[in-house]
Amino acid sequence: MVAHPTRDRRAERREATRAEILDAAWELARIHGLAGISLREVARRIGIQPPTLYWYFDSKNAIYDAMFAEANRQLLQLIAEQEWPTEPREMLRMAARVWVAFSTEDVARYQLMFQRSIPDFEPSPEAYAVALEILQTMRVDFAAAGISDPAHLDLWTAVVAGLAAQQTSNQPGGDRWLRLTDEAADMFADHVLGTTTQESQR
Amino acid sequence: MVAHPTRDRRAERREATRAEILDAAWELARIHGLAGISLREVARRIGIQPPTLYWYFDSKNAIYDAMFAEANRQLLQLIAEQEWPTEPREMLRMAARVWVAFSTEDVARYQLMFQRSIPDFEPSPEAYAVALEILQTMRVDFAAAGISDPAHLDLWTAVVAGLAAQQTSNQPGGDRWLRLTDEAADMFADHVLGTTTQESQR
DNA sequence: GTCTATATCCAGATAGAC
DNA sequence: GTCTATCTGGATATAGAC
Repeated sequence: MVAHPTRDRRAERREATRAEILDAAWELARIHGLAGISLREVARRIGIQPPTLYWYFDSKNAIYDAMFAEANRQLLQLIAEQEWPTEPREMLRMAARVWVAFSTEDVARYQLMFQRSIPDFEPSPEAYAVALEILQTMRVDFAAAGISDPAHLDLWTAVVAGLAAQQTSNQPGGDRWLRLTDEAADMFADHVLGTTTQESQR
Repeated sequence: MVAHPTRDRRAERREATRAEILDAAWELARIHGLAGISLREVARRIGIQPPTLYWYFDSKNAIYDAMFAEANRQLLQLIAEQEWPTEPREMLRMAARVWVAFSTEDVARYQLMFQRSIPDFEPSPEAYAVALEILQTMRVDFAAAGISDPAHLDLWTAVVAGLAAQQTSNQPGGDRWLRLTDEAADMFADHVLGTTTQESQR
């Protein structure tokens, strides 16, 4: 029989190194673009030899996959920790602000999550499950605000995706589209809720 | 003295080969992604040896630059050949349809024009001039429709860019966002023109 | 104009010793 | 777990003959 301590120090150490690898990969993605991550340079940055990476990840795509899952978990948590207004228009404003801010604050992360930037990369089912959970959360929140038409949800994602896309590709680091977030949310609210919604709630 | 015929057959031949090179590059971009263009394979496809490409283009980025200019010229021409309605709401609907259709019909072209997908590529001033001409055309048309606030133009580009972005990255080849184009244009029209515009025009 | 030969450099991944 | 050594294949670009 082997001992079974409650804390597996070896597994903890392994997870810590995996996290180091991912951090280095994110850093390189921010510098050289998502496709510009080189395993040699990842290894160099954390002080190991390139082949050693393969003890922690099966392939380069496995690293992208872990990054994809991590990014989605970050967004899921960000959504969870907000205090969501119940008033529909306020909720939409906040949703737009949260999403656009998250998207623009790290272009590489945005590209990995929302653009299909790496040709041969497809997220694994486990990683994609987190993304689906985010969508599901959104569906519930929007239904509570009286928005349940799937086409309206698609229109919403287009509006916020457009703000983020324009901001990141035309003026990364600026706020030219960022500052239109509230106006865009209002425009959408007027369209799907009708302009009389606020009065009719009295 | 040398003869100066009105047709320079040598220059024509050269232009034809340049066009062949660009066509092959576009084809590869559609298959392997924009970054996946390999000069070896471009050469192989048109039946020359890789170094020969350098007689036609100075570098790989020069090829991207020519592609960028070509793509923008295509959009400029597409805009020019439409019969634009003078009624603002109809004009917006058509503008959205033209732009979104153009963006989604070739993902590689879309990435080259509107996403900064190739890290080290910056369009040359000459190539970028065509892109600016498109923007200028749009500004004039929108002003004629009574839309001159720069923030409203930015909001517009975000809306149409969002539709294209969602369509190309989530469902390339489909029409889930494509079919929301008219509704999105109307939503924008309601917002910037006011709902009374149609009546007040009588 | 097009070629061959080559320079230079980089990539991801594997084998197997320790 | 980490290493060295290596495989295999790719890339863009240049030199210089013809």
